[in-house]
Amino acid sequence: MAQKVKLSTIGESLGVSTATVSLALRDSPLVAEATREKVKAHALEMGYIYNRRAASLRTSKSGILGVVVHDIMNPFYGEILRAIEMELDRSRQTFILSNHYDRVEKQRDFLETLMQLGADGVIMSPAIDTPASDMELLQKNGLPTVLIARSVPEVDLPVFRGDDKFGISLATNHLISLGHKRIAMIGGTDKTSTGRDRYEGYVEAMHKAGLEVKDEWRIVGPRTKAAGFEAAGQFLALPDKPTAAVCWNDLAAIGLMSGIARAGLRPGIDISVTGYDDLEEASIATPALTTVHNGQPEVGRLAARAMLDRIEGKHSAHGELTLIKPELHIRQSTSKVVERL
Amino acid sequence: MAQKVKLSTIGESLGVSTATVSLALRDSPLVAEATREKVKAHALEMGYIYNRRAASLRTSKSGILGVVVHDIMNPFYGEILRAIEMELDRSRQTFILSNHYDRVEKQRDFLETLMQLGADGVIMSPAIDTPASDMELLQKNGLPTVLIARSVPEVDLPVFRGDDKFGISLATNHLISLGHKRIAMIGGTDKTSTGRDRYEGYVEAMHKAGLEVKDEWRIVGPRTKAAGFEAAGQFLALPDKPTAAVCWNDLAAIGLMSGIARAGLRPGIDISVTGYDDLEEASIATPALTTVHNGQPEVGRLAARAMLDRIEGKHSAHGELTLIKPELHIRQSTSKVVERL
DNA sequence: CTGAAAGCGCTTACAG
DNA sequence: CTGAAAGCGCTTACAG
Repeated sequence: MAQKVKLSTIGESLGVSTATVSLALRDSPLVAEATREKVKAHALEMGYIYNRRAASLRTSKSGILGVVVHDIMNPFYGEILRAIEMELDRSRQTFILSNHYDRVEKQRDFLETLMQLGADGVIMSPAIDTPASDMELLQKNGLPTVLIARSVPEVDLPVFRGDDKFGISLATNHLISLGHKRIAMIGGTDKTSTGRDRYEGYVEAMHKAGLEVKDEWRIVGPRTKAAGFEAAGQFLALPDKPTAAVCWNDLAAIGLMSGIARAGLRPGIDISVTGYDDLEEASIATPALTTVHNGQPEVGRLAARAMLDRIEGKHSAHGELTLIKPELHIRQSTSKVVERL
Repeated sequence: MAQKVKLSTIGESLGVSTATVSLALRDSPLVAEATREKVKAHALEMGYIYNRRAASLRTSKSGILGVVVHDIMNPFYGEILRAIEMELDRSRQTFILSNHYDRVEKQRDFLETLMQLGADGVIMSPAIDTPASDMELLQKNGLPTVLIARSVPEVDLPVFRGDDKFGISLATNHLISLGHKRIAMIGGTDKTSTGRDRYEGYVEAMHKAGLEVKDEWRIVGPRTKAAGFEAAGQFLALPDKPTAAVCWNDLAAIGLMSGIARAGLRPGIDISVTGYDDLEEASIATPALTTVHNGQPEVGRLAARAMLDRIEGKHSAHGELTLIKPELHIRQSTSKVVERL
């Protein structure tokens, strides 16, 4: 590769100062129009590449935004990321991504990297058991932070997520209205706010309807298709044979339906199943999945918007919680109760 | 936030030079052990954050690696990314990700950003119609490049991908051996090397077996579940009623099966379907999908390894093509031919 | 409207 | 083993 072209290279060959070149390239009105155009044409011709590191060192703005989630391969996060990407596309921010796989150390490593790169902010779905001190470190180092999907107890930061308790009650009540009385809850964990809130909402809805909730009817854990698939055996062997399953998310629900079908029963007919999230593939599954719209596009868009506003100094919002209103989408995976023999 | 802690802050409070602090923090043997430990303890205590931009400006190594694919929400790329991430985890490289959605301009923007950030390299699955000049620009600016999944015509760079032509012949021959004679090909496009190679391989296998291939039996396009799902109607209405479908990838195959099931036929029994890629969810689908292992983990691992080697100056490999050997995984979505009425 | 100079926070020869 | 100094490529007051 040839000698690197920099501002001074352009300046010298044009007989102007680097300051002028710098201003011209950034469309400063301080520079005469004729000069500006001459500089720009020359920069293009010489194959000039702007050195962001140098600029960033000087201005302490990096144009980098961090995004951390549990796992980008999970379509729930994928759909949020897509919305973030779209919103950011209009700005000049580059976003850099990381999975934490719910390992606090991996998350910490990435946050440290962001600080080293002088990131302008971070949008994150915090790992399970994230200590408040990790979040405080970000504040101390001036890294604006916005939370998505999950809250961190005792931490005062803007959060964008769905109203889990209300959302799961929609699914549970729908099954109750179809005559189901023995309803199991599959998936999730008490270690996240979503896990706790959704279980609580399910229990409350059952009790309000005067229905019994058995501890054994809760299968803790599944969050993926594979895990939902594997849970089918356990579900079908549950005491008192529940006729329906409220799943913690769509992936577990789709996996569970597949497992039920393998066992020779018909999901949506013999066993009713609800999901949560309304992933794009929920409507494509067979049977199409009855599920709760959890607002991934809104969460991503609003979180990105809030971050951009903060970077642009529009306001320094503190700790408000924005709940997206869930909606029930009824499809073919739920139907009137059929007693199992 | 308090005054920023930098090397000189530590140096001053300890009565040593910034050079010594710098060396000590990087474990240079030039620094006395006692000094090193004193410096490190102090840095930790003062909450020192290493400024990578400054270091990178000086050394022209950024520790940043770019990864560009069509769409990270596609599990095919997700599985490759996971492997890249694992391989990179052991190094100190940060990777930054972008989708190009097969839009050459979006890809170009991101490559420009990488050059601005002084990235150490880029691993990419090039967008459709990527001009050779875009790739040459990278070389001119000293950005090492490794290609995955797709080749770019006329461009001499290392490529890691599956042997598409051979792989699709495994699927096609498997169906032929089950007695299928009218086999359709669903999905893919002539605009990518994978689309061309797989269609060619399918045609060749059919001809070798003395079977006819009709133009109408090719449904160009589907690459996602949604598209595969929608293609089911078209497939079922095809002239001469094919009894089997070779799909361009697993997503299209899974979608197609779902669409076939909705239409009241039984995929795997009434219609045989093969996929391509062997995604993690292929084995979970019902019926479990017969498909071709396309080596995503190997592709990711090898590409990342090649990139790291190049960064570390181990060798400057040029333009060799590494083909991963495909393997047929037979499951429940294929069975002996049943004539359709 | 343009230029000379300082400085962002590191690392790397070089000298001792 | 340690320090003083230069320089990476920008941007930003400041002066004219």
